[in-house]
Amino acid sequence: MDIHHLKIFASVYKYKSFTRASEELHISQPTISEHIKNLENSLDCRLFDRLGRSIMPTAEAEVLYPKALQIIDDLELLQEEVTAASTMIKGKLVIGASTIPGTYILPGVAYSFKKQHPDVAFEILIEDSARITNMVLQHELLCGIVGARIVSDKLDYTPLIEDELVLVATPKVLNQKTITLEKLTNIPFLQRETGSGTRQTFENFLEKNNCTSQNFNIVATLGSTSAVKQAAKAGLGAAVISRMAVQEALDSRVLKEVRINNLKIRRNFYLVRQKKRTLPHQYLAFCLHLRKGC
Amino acid sequence: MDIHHLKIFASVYKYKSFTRASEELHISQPTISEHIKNLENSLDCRLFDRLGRSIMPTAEAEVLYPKALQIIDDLELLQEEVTAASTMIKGKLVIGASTIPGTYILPGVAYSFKKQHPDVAFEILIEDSARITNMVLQHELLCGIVGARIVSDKLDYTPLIEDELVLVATPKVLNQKTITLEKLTNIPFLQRETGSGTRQTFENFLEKNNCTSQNFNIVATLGSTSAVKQAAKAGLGAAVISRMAVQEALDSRVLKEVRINNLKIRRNFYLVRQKKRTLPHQYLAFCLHLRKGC
DNA sequence: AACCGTTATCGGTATTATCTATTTAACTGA
DNA sequence: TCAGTTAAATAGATAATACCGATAACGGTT
Repeated sequence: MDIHHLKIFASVYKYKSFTRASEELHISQPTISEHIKNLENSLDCRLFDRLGRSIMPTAEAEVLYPKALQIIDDLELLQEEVTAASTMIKGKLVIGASTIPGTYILPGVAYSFKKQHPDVAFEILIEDSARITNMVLQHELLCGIVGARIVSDKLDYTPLIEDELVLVATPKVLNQKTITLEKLTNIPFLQRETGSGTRQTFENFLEKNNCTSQNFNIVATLGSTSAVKQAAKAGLGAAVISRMAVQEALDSRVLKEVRINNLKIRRNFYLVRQKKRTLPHQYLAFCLHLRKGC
Repeated sequence: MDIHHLKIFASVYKYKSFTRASEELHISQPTISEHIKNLENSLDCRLFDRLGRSIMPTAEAEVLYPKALQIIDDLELLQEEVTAASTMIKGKLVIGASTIPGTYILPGVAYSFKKQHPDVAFEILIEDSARITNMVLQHELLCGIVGARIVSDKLDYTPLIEDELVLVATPKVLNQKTITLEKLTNIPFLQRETGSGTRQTFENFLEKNNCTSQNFNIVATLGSTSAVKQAAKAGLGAAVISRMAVQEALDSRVLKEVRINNLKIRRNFYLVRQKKRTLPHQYLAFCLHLRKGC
């Protein structure tokens, strides 16, 4: 017994006629006869008494009819709800982000998105780039915003916004406008943990300039951007930090920016997701919003 | 989209595997693939992301799954409820009956039936045999109990119990043990209306004895057995009435029985129903009970 | 690079849904 | 009572599709 049988039955019941039903459903009358016969066999009871020119529903048909209608309705509702799920922008949005985008980009973008689509609820998870990327790979997150790419043919990266890393320090630690890389290795230096996108970017920069962090005078390795910033403010050493994160400290002259070899350290933030996973509709909409809004 | 698709989808979702589902459903894996593809096309969305060795349900699948289970369940319930309708003895029992069976037979039989099957509710409609039979023909009643048969190839009659019609009168009207038909025609006579089974039976009796009610001295035609009985008691005339209806009056000597030509007027009560209508199960059970109990 | 486990695709077969034409049955009206 | 009408059942044929086995393609593992 499937839905098709029930639809045919319902139509026959409604019109009390095989022929009328066949007209409504655009199916030939013998086909209707056949289906009703099959339904009767599968339910092991007669559904209509054939009286010759007319038919009459049996007690079983009376029981079946309302329930059949209900199921037919439910099935239509089901289709609509699935369609709704793939067209409406609502539901949970769990976004992973590394420190800088999670702190200085996402809140604003999430706010403006929620203003347009009030039925979404954000959950923003902040971890370093490596951890976020790993969670995406493990299907623990559907997408993330990170400051470093790892090589993986499973992942799809979309560039979102450019950021600049700047060398900062208190005047006591470094009181000059520029510095060469060679000289920098002698300065007490603060760095992030290995998984950090900021660190990754800086190390790429060093490599490009034939250098490595092993030459540096590392006074501390710290687990977050703000920890590094606080340490730098305290005069513990110099550090390379996203401009976004230190703009305030630069404005208030607590920290000073020092150019390295007169170069800029640029990096991109990326939206990262698995190539093969289809994103729920609210995620797609948010990703679009992100690309426009950054 | 039909139930089969939903069942396959539910199994795939449950195992997160096309192959496991194919094993559970005893269908080949390519068939599963095909059905999921069809379902995806008909819903116009992807339901599982094929990640290579494994699959992951999409947001749409998450929406679909619980609702699909619900509908599958509902459909099974539906089957059970239809089966229940054709096996359980419960519900309304609308029985038509002519005066004598409706008054002297049905109440007792209905009572004993309801004791065995408390979930039935009787509705007993009393009209004369002709009207009851007509209502059966018009599908206004599913069955009736009547004292006269009409010729119709649509109707099915089952004999239930034998009854006897007796000529009764007050001693003032008729003070003798027997009477001949010829003499009876001179006696003031009370009769029922045309549709009455009692009258039909009596006229058949007259015809068999080469007589007709037109020869009779009809003082009144009355619309019910009890009206005729009351009129007879009042001494308005003689009447032919079911023995069941006048037993009390005979016992109390209010009325006296007079034999006609030393003959007995017998008749049967019949269960009447349309040959082509299938009776609901409680009706079938009651009809069986009737035949046993009479 | 070779090997597994999983899904997709292909080509063919079996089933069944559907059609038209016709028959059967019951009611209608002359 | 009998032709005419209407509706459902049946028969015979065809088209759609459900299903299968074999195998390719793909990702992950060794």
